[in-house]
Amino acid sequence: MLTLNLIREKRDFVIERLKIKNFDAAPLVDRVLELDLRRRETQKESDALLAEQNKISKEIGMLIKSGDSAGAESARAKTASLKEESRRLAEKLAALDEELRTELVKIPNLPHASVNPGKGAEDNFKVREGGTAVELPADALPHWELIKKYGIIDFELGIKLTGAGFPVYKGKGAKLERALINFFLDEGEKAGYLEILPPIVVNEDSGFGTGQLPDKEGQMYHVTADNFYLIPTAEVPVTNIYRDVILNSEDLPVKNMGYTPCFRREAGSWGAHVRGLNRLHQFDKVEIVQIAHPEHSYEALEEMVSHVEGLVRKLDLPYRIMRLCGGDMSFTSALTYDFEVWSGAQKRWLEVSSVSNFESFQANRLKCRFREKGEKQNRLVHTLNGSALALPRIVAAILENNQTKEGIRIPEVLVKYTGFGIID
RNA sequence: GGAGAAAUGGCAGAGUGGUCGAAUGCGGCGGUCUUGAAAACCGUUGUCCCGAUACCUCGGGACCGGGGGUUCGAAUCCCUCUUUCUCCGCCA
Repeated sequence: MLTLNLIREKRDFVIERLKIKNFDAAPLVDRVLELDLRRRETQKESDALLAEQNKISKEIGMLIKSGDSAGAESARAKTASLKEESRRLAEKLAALDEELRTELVKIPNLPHASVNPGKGAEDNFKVREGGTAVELPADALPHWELIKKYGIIDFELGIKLTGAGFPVYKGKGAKLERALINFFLDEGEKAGYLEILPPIVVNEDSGFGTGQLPDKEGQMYHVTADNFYLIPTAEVPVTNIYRDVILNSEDLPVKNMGYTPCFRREAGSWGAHVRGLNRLHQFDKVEIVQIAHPEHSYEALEEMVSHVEGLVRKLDLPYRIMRLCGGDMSFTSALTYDFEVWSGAQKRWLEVSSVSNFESFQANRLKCRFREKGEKQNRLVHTLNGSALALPRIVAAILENNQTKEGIRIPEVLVKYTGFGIID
């Protein structure tokens, strides 16, 4: 959510910047400004009326104390019409407030100055690439065949237990999953992130805090009996820790990470290109989150990008880093880098991480602020997060790229976690 | 799941209808004293919204777990939800 101040002071700038995201903000922005104006006028009226009532009430108190019951009675009579009017104004104010907020949350975050215009994935800017190209024989198998061949991940069993998109990991498949999680967490700890093991169901407030609600409701599994939501990412609980929190500037940056299973309904987004592990309803992910000082958030973003780059390098996967264009960016992001790894048998790039700076957009919703030493005014923090990493596509790439006649070779760094060097 | 008690500022803890945004203590910040520090003493100390502004502040409004109600007036009374504690039941 953008701050009202920004929209008030820089209307044209906001509209101009959002064109980069292919978003025509003018009607919404003007609607917001109009509602804001009406809201402030209404509050002014309402406050004046309340002030008068407060004054009379105090007078009544004093009249009663001095024994002037007739005076008190006549003062009391004056309040009836005031009360009626201020009740009406309070309702109007609440309605305007709600409408204003409803419109305000529809405006996307402004893209950072470095973001290129563009329509979609084809316009993303390749920042750099790395790793060594894989050369597989012509009869190399895609991962959905490999997992059957070695009996390590069972989709049919998942369908029996739950439904499509809920695979069952078995034996070395389960161990590989666990190894990756531990590897990612250990690397994160070395980079200074505090491990958080949060609840994986959250309440409505948390859903609102990080922006999944009210719009992306259909993407989350909803536990209706208790009105909880299964988290689509650890970002939700880990970031909501700081909802309604005022930090001290010397506590910044806060660096947290969390491993959680993630649940996504992915309604209507299935097809041939999302076979096997490419898209799931439940998957594992380690997420890194930073709460940063506004003046240092882009340094934090670079730091996070190089952390994620270190992970794919250590796993020896060919990768590229893309800076998303305006049209491919999420609603909430100011700048996003996507990591893609090369999947040798599918012969395509798979997105495995998305690292973003949300600047104060998320913080404004969360009401997460910080206090600068010696300053009176609290300011909004900047929030950032990134996958480090999402497991299924990493598993897919490892299985495909490392297949040999003898079996699937486990990357060197993982062997101490798996306890075996080959899946055969 | 059943019965009872409770929820107040960063923390502890007063306050049961009227100058209460809230005593007091601790903590924090500033100062005096000191070579420095501690102690002592003095001062200060929440958040949000609206308005004014000579940018130092000033005025108004809201907030005592959340929501609703009674009243001229609510931290205080009533309803409701949530959470915590104690006892019972159940349980990994």
